[in-house]
Amino acid sequence: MTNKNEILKVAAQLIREKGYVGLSMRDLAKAIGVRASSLYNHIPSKQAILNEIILHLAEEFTSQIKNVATEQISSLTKLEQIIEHHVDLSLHSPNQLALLNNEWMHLEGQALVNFKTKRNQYEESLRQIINAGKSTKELKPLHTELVLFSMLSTLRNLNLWIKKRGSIPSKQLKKELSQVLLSGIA
Amino acid sequence: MTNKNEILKVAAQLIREKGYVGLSMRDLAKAIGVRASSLYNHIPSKQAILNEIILHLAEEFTSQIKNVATEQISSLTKLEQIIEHHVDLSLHSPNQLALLNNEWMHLEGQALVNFKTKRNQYEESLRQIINAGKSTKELKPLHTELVLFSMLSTLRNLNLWIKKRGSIPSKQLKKELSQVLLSGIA
DNA sequence: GTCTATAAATAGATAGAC
DNA sequence: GTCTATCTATTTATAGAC
Repeated sequence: MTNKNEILKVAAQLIREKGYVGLSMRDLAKAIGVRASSLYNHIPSKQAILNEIILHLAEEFTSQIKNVATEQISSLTKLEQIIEHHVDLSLHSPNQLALLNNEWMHLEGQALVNFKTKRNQYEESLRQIINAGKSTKELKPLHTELVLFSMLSTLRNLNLWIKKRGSIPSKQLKKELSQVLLSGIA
Repeated sequence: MTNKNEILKVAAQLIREKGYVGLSMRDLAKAIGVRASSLYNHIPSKQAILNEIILHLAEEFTSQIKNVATEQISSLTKLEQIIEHHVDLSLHSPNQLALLNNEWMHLEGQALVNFKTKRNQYEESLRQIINAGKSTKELKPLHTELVLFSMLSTLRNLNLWIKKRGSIPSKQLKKELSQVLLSGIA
């Protein structure tokens, strides 16, 4: 008795390992314990699997940052909350995050457009928070695009590393990661 | 008159766009202007393309960091030189870097082993530099693995961003990126 | 060095029995 | 809801003519 959620979960893990194009419906079916044709009783196509996983997670990110953006807190506190959200999602959905980062180019049609829209919205929200922080002197007068790129690079790669972090508890990780990203290492 | 270097160059760009599995030999041949079968006069297999591109670049990184590691300079200066090398390679070989980052899992056999060995060597060299910097108080007493991860995340993603950096000249980029990674943004 | 033709394997997806 | 069987298209790679 397969169900859609199980398919999406197993697919996320296997696509992370083999890539979207590299994973065949036969391999996916075998990992679940059915024949490939049975999968089509639960999902309409291979594309739909990628769409659901990526767009669901993209929505999760954009809705969170829009909430943070409207709060009446300092820019630094906003950045800390964004960092914490990335840590939480990286711990909870590492496979799905890997697809969001590395497989989005295999989306097609409206799904690809929707993904790009959400990604742009997320980056624009973060950009505005960084600029606000520069205005209030909470942040140094560095190029906004460089700060945005550097922060997002680390946050988007958390899913690759977070399981190898050893004994650091998640609460301390959030604190120390904020320190690294905001105050530097030197 | 196709040659091997042209194949590798065009392949790097197309694999970056479509992924290794997603790029067919027919698509690659069409982009070059020949039939797929003609490619096999210059390269033995599709796998060999990926092997050459990735292992060449991996060797470039490990040999540089080993040189830096043996120099009689401060840990901070070593880190700055590593950052500069990443900027140079990201400007010169962005497509090849994208494969190193995102397509290495499609390597097979000895090529995969060699890649992982070089990657481990690179990370171990950087880890030792970070630990030395902590010993001399040049770096804050943060978890080494977190510092290593954060630095590498940004450096390994430079190729994605560096063409969108706008008007920042490469010399200033190196300086400001070092400041972001070492001294932080707040 | 490039071509046409083709081999052999595998892909996503559907039809219809149970 | 899962199965077997199959369709159609595409894949990497090779053989042999020019």
